[in-house]
Amino acid sequence: MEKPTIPKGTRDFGPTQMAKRQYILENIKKVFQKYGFQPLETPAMENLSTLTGKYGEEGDQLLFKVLNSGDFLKEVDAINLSKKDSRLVTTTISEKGLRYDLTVPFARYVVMNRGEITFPFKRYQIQPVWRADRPQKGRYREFYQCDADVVGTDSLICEAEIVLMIKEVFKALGIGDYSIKINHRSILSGLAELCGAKENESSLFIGIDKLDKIGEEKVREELKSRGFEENSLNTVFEILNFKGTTQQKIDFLTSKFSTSEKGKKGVADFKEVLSLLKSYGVTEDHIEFDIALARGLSYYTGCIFEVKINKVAIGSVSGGGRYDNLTGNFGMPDVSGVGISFGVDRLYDAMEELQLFPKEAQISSTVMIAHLDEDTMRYGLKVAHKLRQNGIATEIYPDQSKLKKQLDYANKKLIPFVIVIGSDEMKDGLLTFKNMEKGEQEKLSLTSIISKIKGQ
RNA sequence: GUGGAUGUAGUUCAGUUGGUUAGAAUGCUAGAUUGUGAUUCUGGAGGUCGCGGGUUCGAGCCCCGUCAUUCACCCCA
Repeated sequence: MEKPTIPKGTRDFGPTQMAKRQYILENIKKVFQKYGFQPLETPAMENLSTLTGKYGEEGDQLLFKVLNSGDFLKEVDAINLSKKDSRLVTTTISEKGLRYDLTVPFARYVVMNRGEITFPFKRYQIQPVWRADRPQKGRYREFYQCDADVVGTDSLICEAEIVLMIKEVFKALGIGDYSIKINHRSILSGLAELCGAKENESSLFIGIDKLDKIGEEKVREELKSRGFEENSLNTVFEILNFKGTTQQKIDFLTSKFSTSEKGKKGVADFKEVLSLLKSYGVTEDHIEFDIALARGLSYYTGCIFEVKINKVAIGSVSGGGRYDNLTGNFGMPDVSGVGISFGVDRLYDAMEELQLFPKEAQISSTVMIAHLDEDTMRYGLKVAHKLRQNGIATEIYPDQSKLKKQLDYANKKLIPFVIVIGSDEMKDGLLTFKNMEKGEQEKLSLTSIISKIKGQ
């Protein structure tokens, strides 16, 4: 007999996990809606041509490709096939792939429906994405993203509202110790200009991104091996190592970027976002101007964000930024977009570790009805119906079993209240109402039980 | 794609230099208690030691292979 398994890096979500996941998703959804975002869903599969080339070379390798149906080898060039190099034949045998993120499918949707869409268009999307890398801690092959993006406006209000939404989501989830790291791609470009690495921006960014992980020494080594000069590296690290308040950082960069148009623009944008936040009447708590934040995805062009929960070793739980020309890939140039993505799975892991899930998020039914024989069970059905009519999540124990077993069941399902019905209760209509957490019970009429539960 | 670690009851793990019948905790189940769970006491079920081969009189333990899991690197939510 073969033991059943599921593919590497995928998971089942049982009832207890689902309760917690939905708690996270509901909260995020609520915030997105509050800021005027509308839902969108796109297919799990996209045409491979839609996906390839959007995530860099590495990204292409991480795409799950779907084999064509039918006799998929028929069309393959025999010579290419004999070379045993899969890259030569993939485009022939696979024309679909699983989505890698939600942003690219969104861009595709916008381009396809540009006639119908009213811009600026604000959409949120909560769906699984797939990546074919090796799973490890906080890293799965199938995971959910919760994206909110705005396309069709350059306004920095969008950036400011992203910060607001992050704050609201974390507040709703009870996560207090976190930082929203913000940087701007133009600031990084300015940095690249200063050290004469205009041509080699991306390797500089990738190196910088690793700074907090592997330290200055190793980043220097790596960049040197990629052809950077000692001198220019000194310039870079002089800036990256600057410590101070946000205002001090801004002043410092302003003086450094006196000759760099790009650098100036980045600093100006960032200043404007801060100023907008101030106008909302929101404090700068949790906001951290991090010059060393780079983020991998190559399509970002403006502000970039990343959110980390402190004291949990799990990488970033949220990230995003502005991309000026994503739809350009699909023949619709000059549309600016900006978005944020929450990683539910990582949020889940972090909240689990910090024990932040409230008990209420795990409750299934509010009341369970326990009974002692056929007659009381039938009486209980009526009670259950009444409770449900009053909007109270109710279940009745379906078998005739010992009271012990029934209570045991309620206890395991974390059902907070149990109504016990025996012959006495049936006679005088006063039901035994038991609070499972406190272990107390009292005899009450059904109407007072209902008002008591609703009063909670 | 590269490197390391680990595979023993449902779960988490012990298991001596290779030696007879592989243990514990927890969970499951029945009872102590014929109307009371989470605490207590007693009994019971539960294992092809991942799989295949090798060394040996003898392998859970040593060797080789394989599969799975996991951690790290690259990259990323």
